[in-house]
Amino acid sequence: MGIDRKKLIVEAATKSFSQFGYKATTIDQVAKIANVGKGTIYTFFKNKEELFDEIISSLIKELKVTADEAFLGDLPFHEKLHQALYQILEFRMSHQLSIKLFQEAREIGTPAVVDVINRMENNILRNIEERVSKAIETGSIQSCDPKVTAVVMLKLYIALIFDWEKNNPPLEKDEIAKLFEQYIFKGLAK
Amino acid sequence: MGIDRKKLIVEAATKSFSQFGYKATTIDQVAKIANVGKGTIYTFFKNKEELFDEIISSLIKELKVTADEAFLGDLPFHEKLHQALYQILEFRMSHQLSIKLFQEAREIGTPAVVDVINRMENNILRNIEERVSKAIETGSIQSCDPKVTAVVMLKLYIALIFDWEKNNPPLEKDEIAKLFEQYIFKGLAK
DNA sequence: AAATGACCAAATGAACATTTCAGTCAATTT
DNA sequence: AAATTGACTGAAATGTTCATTTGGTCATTT
Repeated sequence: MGIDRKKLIVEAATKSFSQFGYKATTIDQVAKIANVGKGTIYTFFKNKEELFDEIISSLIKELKVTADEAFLGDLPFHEKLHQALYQILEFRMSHQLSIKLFQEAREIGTPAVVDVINRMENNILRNIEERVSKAIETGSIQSCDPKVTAVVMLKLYIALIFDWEKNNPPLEKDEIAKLFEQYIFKGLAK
Repeated sequence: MGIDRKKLIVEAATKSFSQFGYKATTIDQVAKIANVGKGTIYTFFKNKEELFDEIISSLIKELKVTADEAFLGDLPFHEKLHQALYQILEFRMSHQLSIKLFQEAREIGTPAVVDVINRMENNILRNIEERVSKAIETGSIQSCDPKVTAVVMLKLYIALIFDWEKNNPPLEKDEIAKLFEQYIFKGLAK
């Protein structure tokens, strides 16, 4: 068999989206990087957005794998959850494509990119929600609404990492773990 | 004495900023509404931004009064805090000038408006931080970093009100109070 | 001394010209 | 005949020009 053109296209597009973002990536550009005629791209993908969506689906899968790894050991639930949330936000900060997309959503607001970021966030939330549900069932934590809890936990992490850093020196990973435990698990009440 | 022109100007500007936002408000417009010559405005304010800042200072004071009222009764600390945070976000959602400014910051990103919103948020944070500090001193809550705690609490409220509403039916005020207590004060640990 | 509005330079945006780009399809290659 | 290609197209983005608007000043009026 010949070369896998679809793979070449996806790789080229990933490279270009990572470097220039979604809007600034042209199909001609992708075709050139992939060493493929422009028309070939349209034999595999209906349009630019579908190509983008396929790449994002991979990204989401990768992200899920990363998060799931955090739940493998036999640490207490709150530590596993900390690990998972931290990895998710770490991913967002270190993965080139991720960085570029958040930047594009913030600075330009490209609709397709905003949509995709919401899709990612919803996936994360559903994942956390499921973990919380299981933890309630197994009695690891108190009963609570898993959906609300997932939103609260993710936003707490975003607050501790991104919002805090806007005006203050960043917190260390273990500081964040301690704060997470203190606020959400132990509580501030005496 | 004649009419208080400064007051007329401030009232006119407040009206116009509330209706059209900062950028879309012209000094000519303000002068006209205030029934005052344009030059008169510049005898009281160095420029458009200073006029804006003075109005925002009032807004911040008003907001502080609203928040402080929540701490008057003799409810438990977490209930007072809930009341204060809720009032602050309620204010943001019902006060016309506030609404318009958040909209302008989001949709246009006018620098002067973004600055002003940060100023408001910092004021809120400092206020909460102080209340938390006092609560620690008086032994109402466990020891914790008041600054981090203030950020966490405010962001938790924003999550429960604004972020939650993006994908779900809004939570009632007393539901929010219960969630706040459950997550931050009691904790999820068993 | 306080208030004013005509005036100016800079910013804005409407109108038009040009370029870019996503997507198509007839021709070419395998 | 199936897969691949790149020249082509209309629509949308971008660049350009220029008249209008606007923040701020200051000589004149009150």
